[in-house]
Amino acid sequence: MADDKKTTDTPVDFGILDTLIGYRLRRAQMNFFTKFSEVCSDLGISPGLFAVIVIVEKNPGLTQTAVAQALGNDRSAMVAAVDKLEGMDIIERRPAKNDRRSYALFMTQYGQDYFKKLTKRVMEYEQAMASRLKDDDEVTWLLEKLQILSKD
Amino acid sequence: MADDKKTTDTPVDFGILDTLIGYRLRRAQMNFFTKFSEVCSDLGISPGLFAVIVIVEKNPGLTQTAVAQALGNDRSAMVAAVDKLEGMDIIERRPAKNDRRSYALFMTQYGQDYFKKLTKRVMEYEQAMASRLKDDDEVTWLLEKLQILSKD
DNA sequence: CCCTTTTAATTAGACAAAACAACAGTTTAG
DNA sequence: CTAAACTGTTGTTTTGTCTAATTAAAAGGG
Repeated sequence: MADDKKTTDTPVDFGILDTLIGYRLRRAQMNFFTKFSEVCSDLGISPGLFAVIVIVEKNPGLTQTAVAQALGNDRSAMVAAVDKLEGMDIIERRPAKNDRRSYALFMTQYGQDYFKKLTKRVMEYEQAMASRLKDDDEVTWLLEKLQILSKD
Repeated sequence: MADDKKTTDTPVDFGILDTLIGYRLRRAQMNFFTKFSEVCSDLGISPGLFAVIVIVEKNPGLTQTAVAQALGNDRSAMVAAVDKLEGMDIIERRPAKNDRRSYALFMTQYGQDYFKKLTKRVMEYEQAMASRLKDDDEVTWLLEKLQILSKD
């Protein structure tokens, strides 16, 4: 009887929690965050920074607030992010040509290689998680539903 | 004049980001968090606190670390949470009968009513989000997939 | 029964992420 | 030209998470 203490000692009733999309979303995202950190900790990249890199790589010359708007976070938060990425020589700020207030963001040459290596890691980890679902149809279905739930 | 260029000025290519479960999960969860805050801001309850309340209500007499373990967060984080909920007279600490180190958590009478009102709000908001999906089958499917992705 | 090891709750600390207001320089609109 | 709006920035605050250390108490072995 004193055999099972902590391992099987979880007859906890989650009640309404297991039927709430918000809660299940939170748990899943927590898991993804920790796994992402494990995969990319040595590269010093967080999920948020990775998103910035992808946007800049796909949309060269974008301004800081444009990136912030695309990613749905405050423009003040972009300062530290771009500072760090510029310090890592991944992206660079160039003065915008027709607006002296803003910078245009571009990938450096080193950033291109870095992006390739980073993407490779992220895709491997993404595949590992996606393989938990039955097939690609389920993955695209899930992505579609998540997008619907992301809208304001 | 409400939307001049910001709305139309978003031909941003999200590239690989839109195919990543982790990113879509993050965006969806961000949306749920802000909506939850809007709904429950006046009640002073965050998603994390709500989860604690549900667990305690469904499992009276549970210890703090048991709740923490169930919700997947650290024991030390429970102190402030229980302090706040006890200060709001929602739950209360009672000395555990066979272990003088730990407390057993219970709902107060006021907490019961509070829980009902809170659950009503959360369920309304949950229904509003769930109604974006086709039917209940899609909701349960989504919940199932999210649970799979939450496992370690 | 003593002694060592665990465990529960707590505190304090560092830490990152996010929200928000304010501000200077700049652009734009009336 | 003047007022309003915008960009990047700084500072502040909040929030959440993690770590280590502390105190009290339980558990187990000899």
